[in-house]
Amino acid sequence: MLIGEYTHTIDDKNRVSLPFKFRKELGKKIIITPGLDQCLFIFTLKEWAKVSKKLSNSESDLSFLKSDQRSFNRFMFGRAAEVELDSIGRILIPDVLKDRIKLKDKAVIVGVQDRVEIWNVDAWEKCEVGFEKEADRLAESLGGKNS
Amino acid sequence: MLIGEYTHTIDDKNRVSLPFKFRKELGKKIIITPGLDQCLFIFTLKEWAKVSKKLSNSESDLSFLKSDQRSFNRFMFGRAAEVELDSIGRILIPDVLKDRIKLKDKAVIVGVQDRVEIWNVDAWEKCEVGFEKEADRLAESLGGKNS
DNA sequence: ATACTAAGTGGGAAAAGGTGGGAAAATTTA
DNA sequence: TAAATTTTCCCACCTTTTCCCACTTAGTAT
Repeated sequence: MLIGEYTHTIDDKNRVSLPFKFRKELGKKIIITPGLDQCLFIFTLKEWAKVSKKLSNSESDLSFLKSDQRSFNRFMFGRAAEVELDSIGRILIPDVLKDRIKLKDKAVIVGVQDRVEIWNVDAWEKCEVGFEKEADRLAESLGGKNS
Repeated sequence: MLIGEYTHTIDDKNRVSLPFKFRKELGKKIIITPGLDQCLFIFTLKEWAKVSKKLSNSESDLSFLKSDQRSFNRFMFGRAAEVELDSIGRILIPDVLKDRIKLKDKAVIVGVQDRVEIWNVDAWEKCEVGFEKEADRLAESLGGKNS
C-alpha cells in the first residue's frame, strides 16, 4: 500500500526521486496523468489498466458517445505519459504536467493507497489546512455511509 | 486489549518507547496516522487492514472520483506511515505527524481498545478535564443510541 | 542495605537514501 | 555533415536514518 508524504527536490534536469518506500510497489515503469484538485496522479501499470478500463466502460462500451465522458477522458488520457524510473528511482516529469500544477524546485509526493500524487508545495499545505478543518465532518459523513 | 495511559519522552531523534504492556499486542510493525481530535492513531497491521478497506470501498471502485473521499483519503493515507519497532520497542514519529499535534519532548500514550493514541501532554490534560465534566452527558448519549 | 532485574533513555558509528554533476549518447538544426 | 543542444547513464557526495550498545532509574528480593 502506498502511504506517506515526502518533499523532494526537482533538479534542473527535471528529475525527482520517488520515495524509496514506493519503488517496490510502483515497479520500473509508471503512468503519470493530470489529477483532480490540481495535482498529478501516478499509477502502476497494473492499476492504470484497471482505471482506464473503468473510465471507458461506464455504462455503454461506446464511451465516446457521452459528452462528459469524452471531456473527462481527453483530460485523463490526453496528457498521460508512461515514464520509466532511472537506475536510482528517479523520474522525469513531462513539461505539460509540470506546468499544469506550477511545480518549481520542490514537490510533495503523497501515497494515497493505490496511487501516488504529486503536489505543488504551497497547494499541498493549503490542502492540509483544509483537512484539519474538515476532518470531523468528513469522518462523520463517510462513517455514516459505510456502517 | 490496549488500555492505560503512559507519559514517555521523545528524544532528539524523534524516538518514543511504546509502553512495554502494549508491545506484544502491537507486534513488530505498526501503522501511525493522523487521528481525529488532534491526536495520532496507532493501529496494528491487522486492524489497519480493516480500517483501510472500509475507507476505500465507497460505492464505485474509482474512489478518486468523489471529492469528499479524495480529501479524507489524503488526510488518512497521505500522512500515514508503516513504522517498525526497534529492538527495544521504540518507534520513530514522522515529522509531519509530530508537528501536526505539536509534540515537544513528552508524549502521552493511551490505549483505547483496538488502537493506541498519541497526545500532546497539554492537549491530553485539557481533554481529561473535559471528560470529567462531560462524562455523564456522554454516557447518556451513547447509552441512548445503542440500547 | 545491596545487588539484581526490568523498562526507559541516550549517543556514536555505519548504512541508506536523496541530490548533484560530468561524460557519453542521441537528437536537432543549420 | 558537423555543430549545438538535449537526453541518458553512471558515479560521487552528503545528509539523514538505522542499528547497536551502554547508561539510568525504579522496583524487588535476598
